[in-house]
Amino acid sequence: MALKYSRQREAIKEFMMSRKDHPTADSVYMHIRDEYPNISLGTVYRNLQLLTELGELQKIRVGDGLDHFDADTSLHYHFYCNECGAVIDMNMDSIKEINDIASKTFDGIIESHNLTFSGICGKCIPKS
Amino acid sequence: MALKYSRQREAIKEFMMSRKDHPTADSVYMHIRDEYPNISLGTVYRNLQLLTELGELQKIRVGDGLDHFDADTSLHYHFYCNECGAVIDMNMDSIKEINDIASKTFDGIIESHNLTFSGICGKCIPKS
DNA sequence: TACAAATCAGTAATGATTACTGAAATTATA
DNA sequence: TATAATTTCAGTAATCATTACTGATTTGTA
Repeated sequence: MALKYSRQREAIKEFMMSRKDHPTADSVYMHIRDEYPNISLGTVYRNLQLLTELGELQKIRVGDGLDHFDADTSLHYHFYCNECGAVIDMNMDSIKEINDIASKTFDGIIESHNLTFSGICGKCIPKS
Repeated sequence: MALKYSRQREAIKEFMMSRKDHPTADSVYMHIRDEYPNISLGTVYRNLQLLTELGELQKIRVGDGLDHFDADTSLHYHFYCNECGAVIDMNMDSIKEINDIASKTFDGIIESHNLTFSGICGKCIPKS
């Protein structure tokens, strides 16, 4: 039942920590294959899921139907580019009090919130 | 190229307008079958998509991996119950200025934002 | 070193959604 | 009103992301 070390998991973790672009499972798979050509896509999915449960990663859903992952597990917001699909970190302060504000007009327990922006990113503006 | 009337689309539209629980395509399909036993799931998907493009519906993604639809196309927020999966409207005011606030620290064009809360809804608190 | 348990690679299965096809319904026109 | 043109439909097959399964390999421990 105990957690055992695995090179693959370690490689996935290191890759994720080196990234700020919130890769999907498939994107991780493509990159990890440089180092581990035989790694299986299932292994990537399983370890991303495991690392998320361990609190080392955060699963991010920005509305494109794909699961993105982020090694920065602090509360922060994201931007999704409708043009190129990039997921970018927002620098604005997170609004911690918003859960309390929302609670006042809601019958239930609010545990968390997710705020995602979308539009056109800086790189795509010239093209559009 | 012109849009033609269809009973099925009209039925889907009316069903959606009678609902406040943000049904998924499958849920719409199940209900519409009472009236149209032969309707196809593909027809439901196609018309939900079409009605969304026409601006009569709004597609909502609350992070459960399913597409929910809402006949209330105004800007408002939703709550997702981690216990029963219900998607519930929030009564709080929408923060229109938040796009401007976010724009100040972001290089790109922010067109919209999506704010979703999650936790345990009123009906599920007694059980938990 | 040897055993038990976790992890793996490879592959099959799942579930939501989309695409395809020939038939039926709707609209425009004669 | 009949006909032709075009959209929409039902039914089904295909796609895509993700998850589950299986027998072989790794890892931790005695």
